[in-house]
Amino acid sequence: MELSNAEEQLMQILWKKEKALMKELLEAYPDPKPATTTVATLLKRMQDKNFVGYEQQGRSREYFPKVSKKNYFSKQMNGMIKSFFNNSASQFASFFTEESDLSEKELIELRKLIDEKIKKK
Amino acid sequence: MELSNAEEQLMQILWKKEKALMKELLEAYPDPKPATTTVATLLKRMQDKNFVGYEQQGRSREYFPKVSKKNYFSKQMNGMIKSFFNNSASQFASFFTEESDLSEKELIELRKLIDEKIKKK
DNA sequence: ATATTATTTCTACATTTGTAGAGTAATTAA
DNA sequence: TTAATTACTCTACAAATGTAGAAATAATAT
Repeated sequence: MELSNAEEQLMQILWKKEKALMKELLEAYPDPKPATTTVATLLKRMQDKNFVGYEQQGRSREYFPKVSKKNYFSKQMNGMIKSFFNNSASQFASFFTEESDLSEKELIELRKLIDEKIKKK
Repeated sequence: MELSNAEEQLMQILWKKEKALMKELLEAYPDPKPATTTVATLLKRMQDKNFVGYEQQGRSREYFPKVSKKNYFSKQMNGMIKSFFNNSASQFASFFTEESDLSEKELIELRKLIDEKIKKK
């Protein structure tokens, strides 16, 4: 089961805060903020999809992500690499290197990382 | 306006074939193939969204993509980099380098590309 | 000429998504 | 203790999505 757009947006907030009460979630939304019930609905659906959990804190709940951002992101990326690059990560990497306009500094930084990676092998 | 999943799948077929008649689109689907009318509906919606065009060929139409795969993919990537990496392409690149398990050979290949990119600057 | 086949349009319908009001329960402020 | 506030559940509803039947049309095979 996947997250919808609105759900993913809320998830981003949750990932950033790590855990949060309804009140805090609402505050974190950019204007125009959604109605409380809208967020409540999203939270419930996300719980059904098993992306969110909570811990009762007195009268209200402290919500938290049950799926890490990193993990979620990786799955997304794999999906895209699969459909757009025939499942070839290196083909994707080439494309990205060509198309993204990284600055010289960033490129050098990146090369360093790759060098280290290579050394480890 | 975005493409839905089913639409995107069809788009992938169209990108691969560059242009195609209904018959060919259907053939290109993996089993279980959808009904002809299902594809027709998707095509119509995609035309409304301006992602697909066609040229009348006798009794039927030759459909073609009006948005390049490359362009579409870039937009997707930018969206993800924006929401997951605070709009920093280089941060994304680092993450990707770490997490993807490229082989040594692929890494070396990639480094070469980056070197060339740097040289150009 | 007629039955068959392919393509398209129209219509339909269940599910998912985005959004939120009404109502309820619990808590706090006056 | 009563009114206001907060968090939550239930219900609702429009729009988007996934899927496809029925009907119209045109081309083709017999």
